[in-house]
Amino acid sequence: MRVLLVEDDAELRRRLSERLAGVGLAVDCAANAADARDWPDVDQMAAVILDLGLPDGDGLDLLRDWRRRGILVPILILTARGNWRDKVEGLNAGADDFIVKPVRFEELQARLHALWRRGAGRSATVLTAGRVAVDPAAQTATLDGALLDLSRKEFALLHLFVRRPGHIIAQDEILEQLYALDEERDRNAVEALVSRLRRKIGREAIRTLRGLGYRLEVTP
Amino acid sequence: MRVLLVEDDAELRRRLSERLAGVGLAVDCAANAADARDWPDVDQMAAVILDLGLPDGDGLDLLRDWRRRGILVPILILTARGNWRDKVEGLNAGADDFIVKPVRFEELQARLHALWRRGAGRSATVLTAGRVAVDPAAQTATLDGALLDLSRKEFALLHLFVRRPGHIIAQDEILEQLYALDEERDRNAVEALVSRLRRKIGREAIRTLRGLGYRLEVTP
DNA sequence: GACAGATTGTCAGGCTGATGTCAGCTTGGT
DNA sequence: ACCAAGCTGACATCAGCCTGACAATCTGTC
Repeated sequence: MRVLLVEDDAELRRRLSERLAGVGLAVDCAANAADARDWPDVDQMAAVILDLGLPDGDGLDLLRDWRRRGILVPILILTARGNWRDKVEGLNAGADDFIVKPVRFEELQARLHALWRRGAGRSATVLTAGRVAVDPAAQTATLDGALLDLSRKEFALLHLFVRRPGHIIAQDEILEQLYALDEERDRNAVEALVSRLRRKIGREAIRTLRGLGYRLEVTP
Repeated sequence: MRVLLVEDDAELRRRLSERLAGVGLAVDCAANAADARDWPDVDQMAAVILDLGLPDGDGLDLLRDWRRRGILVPILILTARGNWRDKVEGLNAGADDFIVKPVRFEELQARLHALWRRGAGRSATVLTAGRVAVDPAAQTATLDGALLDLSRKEFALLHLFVRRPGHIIAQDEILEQLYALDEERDRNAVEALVSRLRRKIGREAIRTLRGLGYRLEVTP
């Protein structure tokens, strides 16, 4: 689960990225529109959080540019309080949702989850697969209804699996989704993480497909 | 527990906000309808106290505007004595209760508590979770039935926990709920507060989830 | 208004759990 | 049998958290 945060205010950028990371997301940051414009793999992101009040080149231009290039990534815009015009133009330019500054993190998180639910065409807040259920909003997961005691990274990994139960997920994909660009990590980190998660949800729950990746088993 | 106070009279605003803060509420203040209209997260407030006698743009308009936008926050209006018309129109426009100036603080407090009891759809005045019980109206809390000796901030924190027992509450959320916007506080203040509360209700009652927040345990 | 006591933020230092890394082992495929 | 890929126990590191001590502030009382 990676998001790109485009925000010029260093302090806000720091705070938001820390909290987003805190709920298990991998966060890439861009400090201005120019940097963001040619960001690699924007369309691979789970979402983009875009501040419209950027100094250089309007955030709106960036937004329009992306959409013109066919980039369909969910975009959530930030606007200053009372900037109704920005909001309306932003939504017209192809933003998916907006949020008013000052940002309450819980609201941001809720709107991100709403975007993903919408995007994934799911209506349920709680994702389930086999014996496992994940509640992204409450940051909890259960096995056969019993609360699991997972660390942040373990939760993020399980969340990733549950979003595509039964699908093969490559190690490299896990690396990309769980770590930001500036964190260089070994594949072995993923193996260790999988190992720890297996210890908690059962060895058989996650099947290894040599050379391909992992798969969350849906049939107990 | 945050409230928004919309009041143009600086003296009354000061006095009320101080007393509200005095009973452990975080108070945000707006001096006129324009400021209040686009207040961020009005709907996250526990209540709004709205003076109908505002100079710019009528308070009634503000009220109607909010309700039209689907903002369901409990609103308590202040009116000058004898302004029956205001009262009636206010309640018709979607206010939840009114109070006549000059304001007796005890009455204000009582009406706020009544609003919350109603709003929460709870019939009980007392909220309980595990061995802990909190009575917001009486500003008291008990552990296994024995009265706890809590300071205001400790009480406010416990109240916050008890309203969502078993849920994870982030440090930042505690910061937002216990302190008004203009009070910059360190996360360590929260840690210290949690530490003090734990000393009184038991170390195990509040579980730490590293990187996520705290959780009030419901099972002893 | 001055004092005592309580409250609460701040600081510093210590503790702990989460997580990456390593090394040696196991497994599966050819 | 061999080798590459994956697994996992052990360990190190460090961010996040705890808490005692202190200081500043608030509260109530005389």
